[in-house]
Parts: sequence; C-alpha cells; structure tokens
Amino acid sequence: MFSDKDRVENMDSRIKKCGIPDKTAGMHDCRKPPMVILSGPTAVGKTKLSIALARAADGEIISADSCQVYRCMDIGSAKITSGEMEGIPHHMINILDPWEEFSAALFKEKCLQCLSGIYEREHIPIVVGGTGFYVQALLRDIDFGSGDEADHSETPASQDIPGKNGAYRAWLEELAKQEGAARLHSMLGDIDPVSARSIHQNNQKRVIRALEFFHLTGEPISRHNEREREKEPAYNACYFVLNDQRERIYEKIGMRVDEMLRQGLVAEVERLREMGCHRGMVSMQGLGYKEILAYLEGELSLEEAVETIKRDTRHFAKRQLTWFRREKEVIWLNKDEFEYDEDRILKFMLEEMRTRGILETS
RNA sequence: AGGGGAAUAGUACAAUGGUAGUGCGGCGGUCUCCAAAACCGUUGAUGGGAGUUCGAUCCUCUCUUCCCCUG
Repeated sequence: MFSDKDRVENMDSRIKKCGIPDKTAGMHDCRKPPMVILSGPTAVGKTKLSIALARAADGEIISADSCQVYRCMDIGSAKITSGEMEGIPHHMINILDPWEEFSAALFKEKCLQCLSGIYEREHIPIVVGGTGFYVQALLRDIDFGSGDEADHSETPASQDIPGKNGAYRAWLEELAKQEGAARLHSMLGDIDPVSARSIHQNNQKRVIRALEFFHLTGEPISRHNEREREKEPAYNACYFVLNDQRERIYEKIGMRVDEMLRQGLVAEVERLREMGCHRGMVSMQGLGYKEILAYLEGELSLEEAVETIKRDTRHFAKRQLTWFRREKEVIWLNKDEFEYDEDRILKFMLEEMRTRGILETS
C-alpha cells in the first residue's frame, strides 16, 4: 500500500521547484506537497472554472464528490462529460459501481494513490468538488482509526471497510430499533461521556459510530477526535470556495434540476433500478436518485419528486456553506465581487497560488 | 349588480371571550468512516376602522380584498 512516507519521498522533485522561502509558516509551508482545492455549494459553477484552472496551472483534477465516483450516475450527479474535460486528466470519477459502498476514509485512501502519480508527472493536483468532508479528510490527512494492520488491499468485497465492524453495527442498529435511541445514547454515556454530551441522542448514526469506535479500538472517539482536530493541513494548499448570492444559487439549482429532467434523469434512474439498485444503497441516497426512485415506485408524483429534489438541493447548498464557513483556511471567491468575470477569478486564483509557492512566479 | 362564504407567520392549516399552535419554507448550527447522509436550534401572524366587554383573533357594525352562485 501507500504510506505517508512514500508520498513525502515522491514529493522531492516537486519541492525543488518551490523556491519561495517560508515566510508565513504553517499553512503555506513549501516543504509540504502542493495542492489546489476548488469547492463551493452545488451549482455555482465549479466544474467550468476547474477546467480553465487546470489548463492555466498544468494540473490534474481529483473529484471530491460522493456521487460522481459512481458509474451510471451521470445526469443526477451533474458529472462532467468527457468532452467537457478537454483532455484534462480526471481522477476519482466512475471508479465504483452503484452497489458498492464508499466513505470518506476510502476516498482519502484512493486519493493518496492518485496523488503519487500526479506528483510523479510533476503536475499540480486540483481537488474539485462539493463534498466538504472528503476535502477535509484529504487535506488534514485524517486518520479514521482503522486500527488493524491486516492487509485489506486484496479484499475484493468493499463491505470490509477497515475500521468498520458490520456485525457490531448491525447489532447496535437492531438494539436501537428495539429499545430506542435513548438506550444507545446511555451506553455511549457509560464509555465516553464527552461524546455523549456533544452528540444528540437522536443522531443515531453518530452515536453508533462512537460506540463502534470504542468497540474496535478501546479508545473513546472523543479523545481520538480531539487529537485529530489539532492536525495542520498536510499540504501546501490553496483552498478556494466559489460562492454566489444565495438567491442566485437557489435559482440555478431550480434550473439545473429542470435541465436534468430534460436530459433524461428518469430514464437514468430506471436503468439503475433495472440493474438492481434500491434505496438501501449508499449511492441511491444521492439527491435526485432517491426521489426519482420514490416516483418510480409510485410514492410520489413526478411533480412532487421534482419539487422535493429542488428543495433538498437548496438545503444541501446551505449546509455546504455552513461547512465552508467553519474551515479556517478557505479563500472565498464571491462571484459578485469579481463582477461575474471568470477571467478575473482565474487571475486572482493564480496569483494566490504564486503567493504560496504553488506556482512558479513568472 | 344581487345573494352567499372567507380573511390567522412567506405558505398550508389549527385554536380559544383571558400566554395564538402545527407542518412546510426561510435563517443559523453540528459534523473526523453512509456526508448529496444524519442530526440540532431559531424566526415569524390574527387585513383596516369603530362598537359590546374588565378583557376581543373570536361577538356586532363598517371598509377593503379574495372566492363561489345568480344575471
């Protein structure tokens, strides 16, 4: 597999090109591998900008998107087409079948493999996508506490996600169903009172993960998280967040969903259903998919499904923005401040990258 | 024009002669292995005027607006 040590060694050639002394320290450390991140709420226009950026900076794109990793989910995930890629290499797109499970931990693992290749080619990795958690997992090199040294690289079944104990999880889920959320929450209180205080008892997913973590490692997840939270970014990164006025984003979401329908979202989901996809799958929890599945099963009218997609996508965009506000090192790109001029945005981004020694000053 | 009905938060609907509720939306937040997921918090209304009453969103009158029926 791929250790951190390997990655750092692969960096050497790249690092030599970073001539700028480290004045600012910490975040802009040129000894760290370079990385550009372009994120932002859904439908702001990340994809389009990313191509121009990759061109200008001689980069390769890594998609940080929890739906675009899946094959056969093109329209609903607003996946870039091969034509739109304009020859720029894209990673982390179409790497899984829809019935496979995916997670932030897996994302990070797979990204590390992509990164080594990109650095070998002396290209700049440009992480593009709206899944803030994935970006964070990569940027901070979060350890998800797999705990075991077993060689899982050969395991064919993706169910065997390291650090995830399926049987124990299932048992907890069953227990919650039988005895209620409060029961699990009080179990958590016994082993990890700190987590119990910060996780609401209704948030069963997280209560279960905290219990599972303790079960697997013998350590309270709160202590683990505290340690992880202190980590500095593992890369010399420019973390851009493209943003626009809220009403504009909402308006674009509505138009984009209508466009997806015109392009055949219903047919796409029908095809997935014929392949055996159902709502229990991680992939089918994606916006646009779960609602159209509900329509196909007669639970919603098409009109209701469409309105629900639009509404939930607006909610999603709002949550994304909440996430980015919390990330300290974000460089905001408010489109209105650039008068909606993409060239100006691009110029600004390149300048920021030079300041941090990610691009050579020219 | 005549007759009838209705006006409560952005919206849909409750309720009571004495602190006006709920869903949806809007806004804010949490997040370290399902994150396009899951969860939490918060905002905001009785159409205008007059009367009865200790007190009116509720009862009465009037104005305004909307809906239905007749012509």
